[in-house]
Order: sequence, then C-alpha cells, then structure tokens
Amino acid sequence: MNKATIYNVAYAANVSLATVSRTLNNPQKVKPETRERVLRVIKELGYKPNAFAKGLASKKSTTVAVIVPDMSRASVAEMLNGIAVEARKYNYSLLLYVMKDEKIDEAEMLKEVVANQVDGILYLNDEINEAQYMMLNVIQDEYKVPIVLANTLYPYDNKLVTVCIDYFKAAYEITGRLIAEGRKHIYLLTTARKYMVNDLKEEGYLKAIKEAHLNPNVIRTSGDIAINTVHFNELFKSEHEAVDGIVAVRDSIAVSFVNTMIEKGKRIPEDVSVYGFQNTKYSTLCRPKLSCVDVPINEIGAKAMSLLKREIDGEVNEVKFNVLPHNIITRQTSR
Amino acid sequence: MNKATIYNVAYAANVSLATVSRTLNNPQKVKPETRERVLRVIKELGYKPNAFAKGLASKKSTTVAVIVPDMSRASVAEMLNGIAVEARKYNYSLLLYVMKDEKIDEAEMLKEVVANQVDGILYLNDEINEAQYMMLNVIQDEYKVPIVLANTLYPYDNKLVTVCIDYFKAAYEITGRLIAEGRKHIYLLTTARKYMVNDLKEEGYLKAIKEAHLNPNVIRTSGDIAINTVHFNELFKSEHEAVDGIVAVRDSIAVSFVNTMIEKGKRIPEDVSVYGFQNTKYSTLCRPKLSCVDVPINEIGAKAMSLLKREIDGEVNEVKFNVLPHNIITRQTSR
DNA sequence: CTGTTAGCGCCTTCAA
DNA sequence: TTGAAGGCGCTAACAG
Repeated sequence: MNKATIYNVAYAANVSLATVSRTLNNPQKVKPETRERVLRVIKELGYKPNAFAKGLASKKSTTVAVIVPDMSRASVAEMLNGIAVEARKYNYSLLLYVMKDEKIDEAEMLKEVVANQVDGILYLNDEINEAQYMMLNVIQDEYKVPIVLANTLYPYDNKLVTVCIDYFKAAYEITGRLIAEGRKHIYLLTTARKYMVNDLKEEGYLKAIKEAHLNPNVIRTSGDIAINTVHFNELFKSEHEAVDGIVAVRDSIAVSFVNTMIEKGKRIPEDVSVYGFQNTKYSTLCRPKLSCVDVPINEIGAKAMSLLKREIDGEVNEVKFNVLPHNIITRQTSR
Repeated sequence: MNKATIYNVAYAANVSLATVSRTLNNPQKVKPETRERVLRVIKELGYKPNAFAKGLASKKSTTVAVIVPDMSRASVAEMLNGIAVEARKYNYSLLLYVMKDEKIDEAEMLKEVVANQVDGILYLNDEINEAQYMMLNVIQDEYKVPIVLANTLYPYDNKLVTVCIDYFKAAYEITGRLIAEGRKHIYLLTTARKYMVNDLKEEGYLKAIKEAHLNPNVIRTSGDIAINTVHFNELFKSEHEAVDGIVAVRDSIAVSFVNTMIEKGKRIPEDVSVYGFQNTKYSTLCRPKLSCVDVPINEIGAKAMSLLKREIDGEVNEVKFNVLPHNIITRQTSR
C-alpha cells in the first residue's frame, strides 16, 4: 500500500483530481458533502500529497532553511526549539544547514539552499560581516526569498528583518552594575573571532567604562573551554594582577573564568564580580550560580519564525528591526 | 536573472536538455568537450537544478529526516554536528523534526515525514518504546524508507539499524569503579521518564551492585535542573543519610547532585564519589570536573548517517547493531 | 554520444 | 460547484 496518489483518491471518491486538490487547498470552494466524502477517502487511503509534486506545481514548499553556525552552542540549540515549535504551528518544515568549521563557500551554499526551493531563510549565524550581509541581500532580492536574522544583526543597515536584543544596552547595563558595586578593574572577556553581536557588547562595555573614568581591559579568547582555562590562568597568574569585575560575552566563558579564579583561591563575588551573557543551562549548573543577561532566546527563535512566515505570505513587516526585551539576572557571582 | 532552468542551459549550450541532465548526473556518458561546454554555461547562468522537479522525476530527494526529542539537550545538539558534517559529504540535506513536548501524534508525524519524500530517517529520540519501535518498522517496510536509530536502541529486537554504545556495560563499569573505591552506599540517579537507554544503565548498575552484595538505591528524578536541586536537597537532607557513591545517567544530573552536596558541606570525592554519563560540556565546566562515561556522540551521529547512506544506496548492512566503544574518564569527582 | 519523448504528482486556469 | 487540460523542471528509457 505504498503511496496513494491524488488519482487514487479521486477515483475512490468518484470525483476528479481537481476536486481533491481543492478540498485540500481551497475547502470553501467545494460543496460540503463532496468535501466530506473526499476527506473520508483521504483518511481511509492514508493519502498525503507528494511534497515534490506539490512544490513543483505550486512553487511553494512550506519549508524554511535554518542556517546555523554550530549546533553545540547552547544558544543555537535552544533557539531551534523555539523555531521548531513555531514552525509547526504553520505546518512548516525545517531544513537545517550547519556551517560548522569546514571551509564552506557560503555563497555557494546559499544558492544550494534556494535551489532546494525553500520559502524562506532563517539565518542564525552570528559571525556575520559586511560581505555576508550584502550577499544575503542579493539572495533575498534576486531569488525573492525572504530572510530573517535571528539573534544576530548587521548594525549599519536594516534591509533584512532582524530579531535580537539590545546587546549594546545589555552590556552597558551589566558593566554599570559592576561599577555600582564599586568595581574598579573591570575586564571584558570576549571572543577572538569577530562576531557582530560581541562587538556591540564591547561597545556597551566601553561606554560604561568610559563614563565612569575607568580603564578598559578587553581580552579576546577562544570559544573553547579548555583553552580558555589555560588562557585565564596565564593572564591572571600574577598576584598583583588586579581584576575585580568581569563582563563575559558568553556564559561558558564566564563560568570558565569563575572556575579558574576559585581554584586560585579568589572569592566570588567578594574578590571578583562576574556577569555572563545568555542565561544558558550553564548559568545554573555552575557554582556559584552565574549572574547574567537573560536573552530570551526561545522567543527570539519563535518571533523570527513568525516574522518570516509573514514575509512569506507577502505581508510587509514595516518594522525591520525587532528588539526583544532582556533581563538581568543577579545570581551568586555578583551582588 | 531569477532561476535558470535546464532548458535555458540546453539552449545556450546548443544541446538537448537530456545532455545537460547527463553532464550533471552521468558525466561519463557525455563527450568531454560537450561536457565542458555545458558545464561552462551552467556556471555562467548560475544554474542549479530545481530540487522538486528533480525529486519528482527521480523519486529521490537526497534529503534525510532527523527526528530529535529536544534540541536543548547537549547530547542531541552535539550529535547533529556529527550528522551534518557527514551528510554534507554525501551532499545530503537534513530535514529537522523536533518532538519537543506538545502532544504530537508521532505516527501522523512520521507519515508527514515520508510524504516529504525523504530518502531516509535518522531517529534520535531515545524515549522509544515497543509501540514506537513497531511503528518505525512498519514505516520502514511500507514506505521502503530506511531508518537508523542513533544513540538509542530497542534491545528486544534488531530489525532496525542501530548505532549506540554499550550502555549496560558502561554503567556496570563505572559502578564497578565506585565499588573498587570501597564505596558501600551507591545510588543510581536516573530519569523519571522511561528511556530505553537509561533502563539499560540501570540494569548495568544493578548487576554490579548485586555482585558486590550491596543494596541498590534507584532514584528517579526530573530532567530539569532546578527541580533536581530541590529533589536532591530533600532526599539527602538527613545527616544520617548515607551516600558515598553516585551513578548518574546524565552529566547534568550528576552536576546538580555535586552542587547540592557541596553546598551541604560534603566533600567530593572524599565523601561522595560521582560519575556522570555522556561527557558533555557540562562535565568540564563544572567544579570539580566530572568523572564520566565518554560517549562518542559525534561519531555516533556520523556513523549513523553513513550507515543510513549505505541503506539508501541499497547496500545491505549485515550488522544491524553497531556498538561504538566508550571510554571512562576519571576527572575530579572520583578517584 | 546525443536527442526525443513520456511521464513524476500536483495545482490552476478555463469552461461547463 | 466541478471537470478537463496544460504545465511546473527534471529524469530515464528508447531510438538514432
């Protein structure tokens, strides 16, 4: 009983295939009685429209591509949950593209993506630069496939629909909290690779530091836990090294730092006050529990998906730039 | 310049569309010169075959479905990295289905999956039971779409290709290590929900405990961090409560336990020795660093994908049951 | 080695 | 409200 087609249904229901198609796609255009009959046959035969044929004929796939940098990053994975739940509401399928290392020609990949006939693209890769942003614009215009950026942004332009939080402000705020605690030697722990969102966090940090007439200290490190630990150990090995406040661009970096300090005999938050960024599972699985910016990552995913859906339906999102509110959670690594 | 079709290419290259199709799918069947010419035109026009048309005509999609329980579980996310990298080797796309909560009719969903014309299914949902297993078999047989189970298994049968580790043995081994340390009151911390793999871990634990003539203590808890903490606090609140060894079925559970104990003033591993399961990022981000079973999750994903590819190509995997080797990593929560 | 010709399963006018 | 008919873009025999 492999694969009933629309013909089988039409035959069994004693109608033409056009009617079957209509009861599925434009129910109101078919008389209730026949509709019921067709629906019953469909159920009996377990008929499911062939997605290819449907896509080929209708030019729509009810599928969106999700382009992510690295699944193992907690924020990415969590965002996918939000996206998936929202996508199912619209009966959309998700095509997943992981850009994990490998020298992938992103332009080439995006063309492959559109060749796969997706109705839209969710772009979660936060390592975005000008060239990439321009390319995304070209893709969107040329192939007329809407693109939404989620938890990333390109601050110098706003042609693409974007969902994010105010990273600048969030960083500014937590730096301000450290300053309010009386911290004088506040370091920023950020990534060595260029991520647009981390640059914004850096700016927010710098602004707060500057306003307080303190000296900025920006440390660029790896995203890798083991490397970070070694790195921090070296950086802060001197007993004289003064550091009493930390703003980390990721929870995992903050936790690595906290662990390193505690093993050195420092007290957290008495000696050093620490804030992370994201509110991933790490922040409550660590000890002491991490104070951090709570990024509503699930909601960002859901919102991005819903905006994309609107774009796909041809509705115009007047507001391109969607900033979701964030919270600052004070746990045990700060006062 | 929206979307060149095979006709455009054929016309520009002065050949028939069949030749274009051949240079793409059976290059050896076309004369080198014409092949080059066609290829050049393809590049010039930026032609990419329409996946729908291709799929409809060829009955193949070069797409596999990946069915996962919850993206936010570190093991699931990490496995997807392995799968994605391997899939790209074969130029396969991934269709992602997240079963996150929601009362989803799984049978219905699987039919939707096959309606999407996937060439194969990767099933990562470890909460598998007999009914589900049977259903998967039916799907595989009826729709002739190969299915591979990754990091889960159904131990009472082996019709489906499976990639996993020996959970029973791993649990038996770490329990044995605790016994060898001289621990007498060893608890198993497992999930309240029934996961086949956790049942196997439980059996391994019980066997070791029994052989050592100790008393088994199985505690079923939530997968949620906050709930676990409360739960552990209550369970072990009595000072008299003797517990000197822990086998946890997940790293996150182990870490929650460790944190709870340390806050009670217990010393780890002096007072209580702890082993986790999986070797996720949590195991090195926590303090003390977690001893645990190292499950080669990335390799499981890659292996599963490669076996699925073989099945899709019609090659028979004589060995259905693929057990990958695991390691036991002793860090700081055990001796 | 290359071209011709049927479909693949469905959607969508256009008539009836 | 329904049916007939023409594609959507590509693959795969079958001829030549």
